[in-house]
Amino acid sequence: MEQDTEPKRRVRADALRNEDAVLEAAKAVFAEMGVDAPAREIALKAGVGVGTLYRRFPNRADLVASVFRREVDACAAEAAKLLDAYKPADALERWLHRYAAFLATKKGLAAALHSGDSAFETLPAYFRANFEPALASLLERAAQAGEIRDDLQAYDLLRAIGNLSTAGGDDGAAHARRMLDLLIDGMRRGAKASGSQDAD
Amino acid sequence: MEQDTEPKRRVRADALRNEDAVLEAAKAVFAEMGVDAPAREIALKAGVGVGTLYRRFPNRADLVASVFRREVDACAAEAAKLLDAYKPADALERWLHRYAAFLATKKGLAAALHSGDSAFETLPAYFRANFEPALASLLERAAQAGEIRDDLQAYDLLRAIGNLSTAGGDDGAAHARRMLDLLIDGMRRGAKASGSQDAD
DNA sequence: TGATAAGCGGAACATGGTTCCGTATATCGC
DNA sequence: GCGATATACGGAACCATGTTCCGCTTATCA
Repeated sequence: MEQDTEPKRRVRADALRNEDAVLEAAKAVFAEMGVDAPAREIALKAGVGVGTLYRRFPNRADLVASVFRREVDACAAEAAKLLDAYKPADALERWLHRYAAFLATKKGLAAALHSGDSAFETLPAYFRANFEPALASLLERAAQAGEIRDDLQAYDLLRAIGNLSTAGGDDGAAHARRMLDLLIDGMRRGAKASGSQDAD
Repeated sequence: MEQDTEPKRRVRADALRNEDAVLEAAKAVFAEMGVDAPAREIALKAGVGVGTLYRRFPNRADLVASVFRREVDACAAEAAKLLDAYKPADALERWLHRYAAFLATKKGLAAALHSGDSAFETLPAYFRANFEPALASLLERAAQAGEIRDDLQAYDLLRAIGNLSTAGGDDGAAHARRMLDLLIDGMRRGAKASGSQDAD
């Protein structure tokens, strides 16, 4: 029904460049300082003025949500690429680490999600809608190849890794990585190909 | 083991008065504007300077936690008073409304709890440690008197009312009150004294 | 290649947390 | 009661950060 009012001029090239630069900078800054990072910091890193930032993202929540969606897209898209480049179980392992890395950059987002800001409401659904099929395809291929057990649910795994990643502590990152490796080993041990040796 | 270093002078009377005034003002302002209310607002309402506020509560979280504990104490303490003044089921009903009123003043606190600030970590335990025994005593007395059913768990009720109270919407307060009344009626209908008529 | 709309940068403003310090006063020994 | 003095007070000032505004710059188009 709706028709774009045909614009006389196309969007300026620098505007496009800047939008991208802002998103990239925001991604980096959020990862480093959490989603409460100051807007000036992001503008500085992006090499633009704060005015430019605010013109495109009228408030913080818009920016946060955009960055989040962009990262979800990138991470989910990688599943297909990995499947092309590696044997299924290796692709799966690499992707899970990639996913864990994604989660590691989400400092403070969990709290923001509960802030009630309407810009965040659709994010959990977006998260699941993208990651669940991505992981499911990896699991399916690896299970078909007999490289991992075949009774794993994508959503369960996504949640489990999310939980592992939130366990803070001194060296949370290293801890989470060890636990993830354990999980992956467990997936492989249960594979049909390697028999049913499930002692200890 | 530790011994207070015996102070030469006692705490000044005005300091005591001001601490109380700040807590009272903070309670009112938090209820009205949420826990993110500006410190100046609180100082103004308390009739003190911000300096006074900050001397006693070095940061916001300290103040929020103190107000919260004070309100929990007051609400929990009321259970005993109500039991003295009313017949058990009425005391219970009044207290549940009192508890709902307490919850209604907690705008934004839920989010703050998840903020990771260490000053908040002990609050949930404090909440439960005070409210569960208070409500349990009310339930027990009313059940003994045969005025309500006897299969109610204090913690379940606390949670249920908490959930009812969070349901937002246009007139969240009125809605929550209606639901609470329904709940209370349900408790009474199940009483031994009134038979076992659990139709519709 | 000039006209012009689109876009830009960053100063300026608004808000709110926190600190600092000169002033006021409650307490205590006399 | 009466100073002396530690204690506490008030609020201006400072800093960080979100947000707006507008004069200047520049990509686009004819």
